Amino acid sequence: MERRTRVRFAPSPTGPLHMGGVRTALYNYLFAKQRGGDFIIRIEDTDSNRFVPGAEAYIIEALNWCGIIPDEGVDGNGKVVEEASEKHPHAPYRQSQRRGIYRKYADQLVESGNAYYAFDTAEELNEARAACEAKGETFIYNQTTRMSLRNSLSMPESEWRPLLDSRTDWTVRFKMPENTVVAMDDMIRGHVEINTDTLDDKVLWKRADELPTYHLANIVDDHLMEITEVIRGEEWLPSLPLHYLLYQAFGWQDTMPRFAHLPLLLKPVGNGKLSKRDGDKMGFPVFPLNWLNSEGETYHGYREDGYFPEAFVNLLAMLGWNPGTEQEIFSMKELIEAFSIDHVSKSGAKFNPDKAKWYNKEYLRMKSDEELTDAFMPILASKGINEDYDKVKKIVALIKERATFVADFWDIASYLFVAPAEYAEKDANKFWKEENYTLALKVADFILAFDGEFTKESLEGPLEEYIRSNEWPMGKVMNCLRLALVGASSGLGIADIVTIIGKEEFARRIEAIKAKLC
RNA sequence: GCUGGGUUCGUAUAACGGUUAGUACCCAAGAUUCUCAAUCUUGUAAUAGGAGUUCGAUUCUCCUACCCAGUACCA
Repeated sequence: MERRTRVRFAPSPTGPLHMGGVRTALYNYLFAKQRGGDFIIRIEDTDSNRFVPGAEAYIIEALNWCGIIPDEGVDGNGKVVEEASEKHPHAPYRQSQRRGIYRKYADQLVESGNAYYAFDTAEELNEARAACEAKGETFIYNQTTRMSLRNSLSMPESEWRPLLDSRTDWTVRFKMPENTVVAMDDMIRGHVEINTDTLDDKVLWKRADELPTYHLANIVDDHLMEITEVIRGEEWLPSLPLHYLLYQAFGWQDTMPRFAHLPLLLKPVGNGKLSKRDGDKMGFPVFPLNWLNSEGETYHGYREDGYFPEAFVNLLAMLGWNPGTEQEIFSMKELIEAFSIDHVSKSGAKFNPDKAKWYNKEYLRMKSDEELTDAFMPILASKGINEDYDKVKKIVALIKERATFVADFWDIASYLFVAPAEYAEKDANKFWKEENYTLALKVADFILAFDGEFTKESLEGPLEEYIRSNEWPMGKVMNCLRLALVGASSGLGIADIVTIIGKEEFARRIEAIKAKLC
């Protein structure tokens, strides 16, 4: 029987979601939407010690910004659902609120002989680890050591049974079978095998906080929530055999989800996975949104750095996946159609900030002048400039191809709003020579005397004709004027600039440079 | 250390036994322009190393090297 596709993104609210996490969520989302299935959010907060306030809201807001909208687990107000309803039948979606569910599954495993109660204290285990380390060995809680430790396998029932009630620091551990080959299939990596002798008896449930660990909670919830595919980061591959074994122990192998382990996102230079420190060090964000940590440090986000969510999603999609064609620009809709696990690569992808910027530039040029103007107006206002909307729109149309971010507009075109505060020395030395500027000033007079309509179309032709007919050097003359208008030898065509700033401002700037340089 | 995963230009990747090993970003050169940017054209640059299997290996197998992950009562 064909099951409805249901995938989940299950972050732990221990801090801001970084871009690798967003990518995992994105791939899950694309996979689900392509099959008309459900994308579910589940909050894995089983470690009360690592809980970070605000992290959960951050994660949901980040996904929302990216257009990754969950079908289940989060409601329309961006809140994690706590009460079951038709749309959210598996509520609550926060594992800390599902506490009561897991205990019986842990007990079930003990009863079926797949798990046992362990009474070793943290100190005892630390000592055992230290003792092994001193001998150059690694302590491992498994078949070779478990009988010499304190648990319901090594002690008679009469002894351990009372401890269940009298102590509150025991755990339930998985009883890893001996010398068994676990054969697994991964949608990305193919067939993988491992011998259970290399694995340990993982803690599944902790009496101390009456909460499961990741492994138990994950398997139980994926089963209960009828998850069909688990698409997660590569760091989970080593625990896949345990998860397989848990499905077997519960007798759920018929509905066990398929697994796909995604390659990691690596730092741009050097080795290792992308970490939150890399970004600010290298001048690119690692997070989707700004994040203020408890020490008062702010980590940069793509949103605040001026990236469009579409560009961010697009670049993320291409980090570890390719469409098999040469298309590089994809809308979310196109991604949903084109995405395929078959084209996800096996190896980690080094993030390339240059390519990220290129993506933003491409998206910026696809935006309408109106949308860009709307974004630019507040920036202008912050510079103390209240310019007419239509005029700003005209300017935006002229400069949008030169920018990567909307925030670049000001740097590129501030001279269209305010006179240059200074003149670039290098350019001035190069162009503002007497033989040039005497001619340039004549051209300025020509422009001031021009009585036709002041538009680029009407002005440009006659202006160039005037210079040519006098056989003056076009480049030198124009750059002298540009220096006066822009403050440097870069920027738009003279006719464009003059048209935008108008005749009066043009006159003022000519006077200003005359006073300064003549 | 052990276990698992990975390895094509600097980067992201294509080529799922037969190609002059393709594309994009970056970089460089040229064209264009009144400058800059944009644009266009061109260029530099890769199958980690070694054995096999095969008529033929980037592609399959093994070994080595290197990288990554896991090795918690963290996820």
